[in-house]
Amino acid sequence: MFVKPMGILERKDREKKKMRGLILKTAMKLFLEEGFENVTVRRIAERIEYSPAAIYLYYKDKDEILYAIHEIGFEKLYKQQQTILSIKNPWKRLKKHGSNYINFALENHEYYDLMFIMRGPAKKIKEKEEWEIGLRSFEFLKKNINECIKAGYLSKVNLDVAAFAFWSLTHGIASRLILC
Amino acid sequence: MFVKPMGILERKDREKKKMRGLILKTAMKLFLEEGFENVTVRRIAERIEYSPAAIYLYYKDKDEILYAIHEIGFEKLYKQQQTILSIKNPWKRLKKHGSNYINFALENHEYYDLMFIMRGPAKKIKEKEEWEIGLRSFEFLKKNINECIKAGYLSKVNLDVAAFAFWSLTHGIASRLILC
DNA sequence: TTAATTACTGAACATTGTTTATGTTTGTTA
DNA sequence: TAACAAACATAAACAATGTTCAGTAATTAA
Repeated sequence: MFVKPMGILERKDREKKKMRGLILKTAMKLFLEEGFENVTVRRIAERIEYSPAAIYLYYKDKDEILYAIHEIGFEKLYKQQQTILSIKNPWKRLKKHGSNYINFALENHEYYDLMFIMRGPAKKIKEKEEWEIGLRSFEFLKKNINECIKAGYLSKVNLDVAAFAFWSLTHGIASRLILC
Repeated sequence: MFVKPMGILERKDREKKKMRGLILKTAMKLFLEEGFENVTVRRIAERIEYSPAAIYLYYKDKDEILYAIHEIGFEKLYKQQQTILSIKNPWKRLKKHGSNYINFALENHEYYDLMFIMRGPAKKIKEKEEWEIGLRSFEFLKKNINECIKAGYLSKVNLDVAAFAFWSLTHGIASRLILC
């Protein structure tokens, strides 16, 4: 019996990932430029110089590409939020947290739509039960708010309620800024 | 030369309006049940027992039906908001204003999506420059907030900023409640 | 009754997402 | 090497979509 040479399997794996990455990158670019609904699988395929059918060998359907982008969006948001850790004053940090969030929404507003506003992906997320990535950002916010409470900047408020209201406010501002 | 008998023209006009109403009502019902994107022109036509092409004699395209619903949604919201006028205390009234808004969003959340969350119609609105109906509700909010300020419930805040923040907060809460 | 206007439709068009039957390249085994 | 298997990729087709248009039926006018 033969042992399969690892090099080949690894290369295949690499190539598969590369292909998925290529599709994703191309789809992202198109989605950001023209919005999810206005991009066809055919156009993505054309860009990467493959047949439309090839896409379906790497992603189950069009929605799954969107879902992958969704994950990337949350990753971006989380990374951007981490930058405020250098601010020592909890209150200043929380304010920066909010303005950062709004800036993120404005600068990546197509991402933002995909993440929070459009209903389409929301369905997908519930099915998949993979909201952890989104929740991570919310936990980070709660941590920041908690430190504001401990430092006496917010008096006698329930942590969850405060976090919910804070996110709602920033999200509301962002949505209104995007839509108007 | 003959003068056209008015009765016939009036009847025709009535019938035209009736037909538009029938299409709208049917489309609304379907949109509310299944979402704009999942309803086809063919299904609307089928429901009213006309050919798909007939729809296009009364509405330019599918989006225009959505736009008409959009207007109705704002009308509903505005009417519902008016009910708080009976509350004399400005602060209580403002709080009711907010909870009403959230209730409206939850109870008519498909409407609400069409009005604020989905991007599709937003494009349409900008083209048409008919945001007046939406703005009317915002003006009403500003009036309420202004009276809170005058009555000393809100100290030293800019009216527009306060109104903006208030709507953002309620909108944010509503959006999050709908999406989660 | 005939002509003109209006209301409507059937059939078709161009696109969409997706699947399937088929070929083609690459890897494995003898 | 030759023969077989697996992976990869595609062309072609499918079903469904929004929309249009030539033509038909119904209504109104002369």
